[in-house]
Amino acid sequence: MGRLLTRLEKRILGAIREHHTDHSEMPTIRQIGKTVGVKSPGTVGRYINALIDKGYLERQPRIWRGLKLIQDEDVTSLPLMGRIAAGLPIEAITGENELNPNELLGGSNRYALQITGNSMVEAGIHDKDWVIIQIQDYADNGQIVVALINNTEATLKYLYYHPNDRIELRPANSSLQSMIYKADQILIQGILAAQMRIYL
Amino acid sequence: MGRLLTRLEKRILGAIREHHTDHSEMPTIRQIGKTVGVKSPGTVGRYINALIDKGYLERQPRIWRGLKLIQDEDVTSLPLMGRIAAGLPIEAITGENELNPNELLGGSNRYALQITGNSMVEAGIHDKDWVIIQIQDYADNGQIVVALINNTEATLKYLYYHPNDRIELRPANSSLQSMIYKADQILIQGILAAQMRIYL
DNA sequence: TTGAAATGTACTCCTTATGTACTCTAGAAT
DNA sequence: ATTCTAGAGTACATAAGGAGTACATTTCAA
Repeated sequence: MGRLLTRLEKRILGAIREHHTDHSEMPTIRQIGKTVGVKSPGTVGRYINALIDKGYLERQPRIWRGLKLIQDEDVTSLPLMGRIAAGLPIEAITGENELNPNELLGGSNRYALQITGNSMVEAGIHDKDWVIIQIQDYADNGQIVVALINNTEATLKYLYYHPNDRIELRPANSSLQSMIYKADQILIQGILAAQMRIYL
Repeated sequence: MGRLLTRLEKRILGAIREHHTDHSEMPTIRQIGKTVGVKSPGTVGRYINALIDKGYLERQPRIWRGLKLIQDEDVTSLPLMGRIAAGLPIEAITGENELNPNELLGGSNRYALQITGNSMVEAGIHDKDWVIIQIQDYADNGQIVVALINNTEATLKYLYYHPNDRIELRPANSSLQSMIYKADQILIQGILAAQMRIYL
């Protein structure tokens, strides 16, 4: 599984999957050929065999529409279904149809932290949430940063620049207050790149 | 790895990476040559060999577009630094020291949805957030579910069971109201497994 | 039940694109 | 002087994409 596919193999596998989801039945060899633009059923058959060899399909011999899709256990990407809203049907997302958490969350200069406390709850960052921090020593006004205060305490807060080298670290919790520091008390360690919460 | 590269080697490696991210397939030798301005496929091949020797690439012999990029960093997991709190130092997490988004987010019966609207904002699920849904047709009282209403509308809400086959779909937004349905109007499509938000 | 159409599958033949090894040249650096 | 880097060009085996034909079976409607 996971072996390299040629262009046509990819297109044929895609056509099979699409036909399956659209019509809830497998396509015939000649239907596949038509959608990918290959006239010869023998040629399509050859590619089917290749896909079977590579572990993406199974065959039920001699049964019409007898192909079987093998579940792709590639956990690195999730099927992308669409958008969901309050009281509205799911809207299909045009274009991409896969979401790869690694591409979104990963990166070279990043690390993960777990949040404790509720100081950023009004920004949707709750106790026990995970945040992905991008390491950098500067930030724009209003960004959420990991700031080291007086070289001792680290905290996740909104950062605002004020006149006279003052820096405000503002929580997102109306029961807590902003703290104002002199610029040389604050060291920016990174900025918030992503947040995630696990329910299950 | 990390050995010195000549200028052309860098440009070729860059061209390969760019082509891969842009087209989600590897380039051919001659395509690489074209983008970096080298006409001879043999020359490009020589540089490919150098990059393979230096550990930046792998080859699948004779396969078209068969180059493989070697990741010098494992994107699949993030370093895990510790816990961060309001006004407290980062606390080291004992035991684990890596976070793998795939293990947490992925799974066989899951898919991703993007949220539009603010009906779940008080549960920390904001407009444009991504949610990972685990496909199942049942849920416990109080879980957040994707529910299909009257076979037409899909929505993400808290689910509560009430007497007499009544089901409540409760938003997490105090300016919106719960809706009560008969059990046969509601089809549970999945339950919330995770949530993520991308800032950068 | 039966017969025509549709289908899976194996086979041959073909063209083009591609990877890869080889040789040759030339300027720059050591 | 020698090596390194940057390039051109050629040659060739083969991978990839494709057409077409043939035929036993499977479907399905009459």
